[in-house]
Amino acid sequence: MAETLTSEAILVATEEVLRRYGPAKATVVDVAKALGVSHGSVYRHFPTKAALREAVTRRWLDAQHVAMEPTFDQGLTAAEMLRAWLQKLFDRKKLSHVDEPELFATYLVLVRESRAIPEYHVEHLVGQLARIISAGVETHEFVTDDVNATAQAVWDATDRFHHPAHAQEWGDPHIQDAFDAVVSLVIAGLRYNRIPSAAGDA
Amino acid sequence: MAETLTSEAILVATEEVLRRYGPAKATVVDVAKALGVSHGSVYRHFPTKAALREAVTRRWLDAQHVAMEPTFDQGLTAAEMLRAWLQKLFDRKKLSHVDEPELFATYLVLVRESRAIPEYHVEHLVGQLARIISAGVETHEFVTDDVNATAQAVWDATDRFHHPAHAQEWGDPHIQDAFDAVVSLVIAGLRYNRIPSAAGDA
DNA sequence: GGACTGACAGATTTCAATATCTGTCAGCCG
DNA sequence: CGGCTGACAGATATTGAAATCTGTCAGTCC
Repeated sequence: MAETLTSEAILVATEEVLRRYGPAKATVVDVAKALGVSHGSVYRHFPTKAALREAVTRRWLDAQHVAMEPTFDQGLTAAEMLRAWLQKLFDRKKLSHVDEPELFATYLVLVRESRAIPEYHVEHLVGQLARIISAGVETHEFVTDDVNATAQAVWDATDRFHHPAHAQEWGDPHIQDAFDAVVSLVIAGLRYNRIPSAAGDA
Repeated sequence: MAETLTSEAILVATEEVLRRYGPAKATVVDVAKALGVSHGSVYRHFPTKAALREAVTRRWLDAQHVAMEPTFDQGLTAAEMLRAWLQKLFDRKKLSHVDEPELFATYLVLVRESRAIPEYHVEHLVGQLARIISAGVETHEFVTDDVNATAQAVWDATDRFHHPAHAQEWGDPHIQDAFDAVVSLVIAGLRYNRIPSAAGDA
């Protein structure tokens, strides 16, 4: 009302609407109503509803990325850092799933229909993984001939603990044991691992 | 018509109906129609539609279990056997997903709503994994202080390549590379792995 | 008598009419 | 002019009435 309408204000309002109604019920008209403008105005800033939803999710993911940024300053081994980072990711995902279920559901919708957003998210986090693994390679704690492929493999091997499709399993009382076992196995693998052509290692 | 109605005949007819219509459309009336009996007769053999669907799925899974039975006779290392077994599982799941999409979808429905059937399936296959790993431990190729927990960890780490929720990703052209990398990492981990209390290893 | 039927009640699904939403754009208003 | 409005067309979602389905059971038929 007072100020001119900014993209940022629309994003804030959209996030609020998504939080309240969820991805299935939230409409562009709701967002416009929350802002006290006509829905036509929203379309001056975002070409489609999908673009708006993507922008909100990207904002949300960016915050996750910042929070997950690994810290190399404490005197931890690479294995400790890796385990802590994976645990933090798991804890944050679990929390987000129960704490902001509608935003989480919004991301799940995007995972199912868009390709770009999940790729953006995964690439970023696999990049963080690669940095941790790279640090471990430098100290000779880990062995690999392809850090990026290995980081991707660690990501894939821990899919069950971060992929939103598995969120319902995160309430299982034994899930932490499963997590510990997989992470231990992965860390053991990193201590001596090569990415072979399929037959090379087995 | 000619013979008395058997549970087996109902299962065969139900599988056919499920194959044709899928889990969302298939009805008990359809099954009865296919058998030329009234739907009341079907209920003399199976108490509910869910029980019928479960019985069909269990039959189907049992066939998978038999097909996946590992063979220890050829002169393969445990790592080779493990990789081959995981590859076979992956290939069979992929094939089943495109070849019998409705039965696959039926199993997916069961995964989401029932608890018992997927547990039955997973426990059986993890048992097969445990036998392969156990063979590797005996030849000192693998190291672990808890074969069953490790087998479960291998199962969990390869979730992306057998959990039906990930089936849509199996068409990705790079999925085989991802599979190879995860399996290599896991096999490397098995060469020296312990299941610690969470802090013990990291 | 025991396998089977078919009518039935309540639950679920389907379908079509209605309402709402998305995205556009000519025109308004400051 | 430049951001905004609000009416509009086509697409999507909601609704409620009708149809179908699930599960039961008294009764039929061999």
